[in-house]
Amino acid sequence: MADRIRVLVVDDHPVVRQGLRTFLDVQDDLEVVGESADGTSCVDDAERLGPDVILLDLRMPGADGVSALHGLREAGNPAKVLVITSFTEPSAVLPAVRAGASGYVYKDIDPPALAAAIRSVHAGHVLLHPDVARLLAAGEARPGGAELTARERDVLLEVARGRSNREIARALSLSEKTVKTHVSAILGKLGVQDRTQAALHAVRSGLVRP
Amino acid sequence: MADRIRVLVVDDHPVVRQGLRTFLDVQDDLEVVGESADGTSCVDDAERLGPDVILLDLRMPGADGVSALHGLREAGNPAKVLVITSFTEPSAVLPAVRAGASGYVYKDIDPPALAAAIRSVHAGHVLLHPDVARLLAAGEARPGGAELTARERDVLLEVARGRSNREIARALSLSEKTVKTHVSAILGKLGVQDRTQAALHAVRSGLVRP
DNA sequence: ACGGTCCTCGGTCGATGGACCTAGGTCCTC
DNA sequence: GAGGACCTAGGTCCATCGACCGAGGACCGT
Repeated sequence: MADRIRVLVVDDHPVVRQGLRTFLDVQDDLEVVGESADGTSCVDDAERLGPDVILLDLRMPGADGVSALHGLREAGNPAKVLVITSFTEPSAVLPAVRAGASGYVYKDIDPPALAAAIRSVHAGHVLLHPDVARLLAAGEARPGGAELTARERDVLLEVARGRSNREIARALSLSEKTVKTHVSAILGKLGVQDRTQAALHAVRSGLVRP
Repeated sequence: MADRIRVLVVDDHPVVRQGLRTFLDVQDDLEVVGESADGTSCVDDAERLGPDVILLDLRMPGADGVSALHGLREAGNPAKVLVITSFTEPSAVLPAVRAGASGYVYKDIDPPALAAAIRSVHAGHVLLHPDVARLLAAGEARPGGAELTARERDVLLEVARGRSNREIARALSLSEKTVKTHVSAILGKLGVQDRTQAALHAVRSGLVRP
């Protein structure tokens, strides 16, 4: 039929792309029109192929999922984006939703549910995994939640690489004092006790690639 | 044909299982005889289906990949095991190889290479991704490398959950001094500078699930 | 011009972490 | 029974971390 839902699959693993394609191709009303392996090519492919729905993995080398979302938005692409990932942290969900994601599901979803999710998103709904919705609600409940500034993200990234404050200071050309200030702010915003927890949080949330 | 290589796919993600199955089914000499979602059912399925080669993801909920390897060995299962994972740490490779894995490849492998890897493993060869081989060689070069004791693994697991020495001491019913001794030993064996790096190492190596 | 946020840096101070050394007890192996 | 791991625990010592305080300058929108 002519009005099948056109889907673009974006994931850095060929295996996962093939799996998703196979799942979706057996659905009569879905059509996988392309695959992208990273965030940057995703934006180009979306422009070229004009998909209705983009299945987007958040964690990818090069440009990550959130960057891809921003890129799509800036390009004015009307495609709905359904984030499919294995990370559960609200700090990963919030930026994605804010960046314009229309849905957020986990990778352990079963095929029929995934197909249903794509249809829902295509219909204009915002679809969240129940756990994600709960996390989101919890995040909204505590105002000013996990919203890190750009500089704090820089520092957290270094923390999540196992760097000491001194090393971070050198790497970012800062005073060690400034680094400590940022780290303290990060700990407060993330609601964790120390840098180790912050680093783990960053990894869980997909901010850094393990 | 009757003598196709029988493959069992073990991964906790349906999407990945489907992707692998699709990749392999198009190969004339390969036959996917089953799928398992976790380590325990993997051992049962291997017993029941009698595969020639088992494609095993190291990181899974419940019983992880290494446990599954031990289980297969104890059950006397003759199947070759090809580990396919996204982790790159030598501390993840070494236990897997020691536990009887015949191969170790990354998930970003392309389909033909994966098929070739399965054939090699089935033929009795040990197949390692070049990077893995290098890591393995480097690990062997420094004797007594990253071989943690059982207790140290317990402690590292807690470290990788973001616990402080005091919390770990309470959790494991130990003195804080003892915990510090273990932590120091862990840092030395892993070749890292502090607990944050150790925690990240644990996550990368798949010892804990993010 | 004003308030707000962010980035920068400073000081102090207590808590924590980790290095290094020693040592008793257990269990296993030779 | 003599090693040799491993687990446990203590001591000392110093570096690092993180909390809490303040403060100046840049940039923003109103």
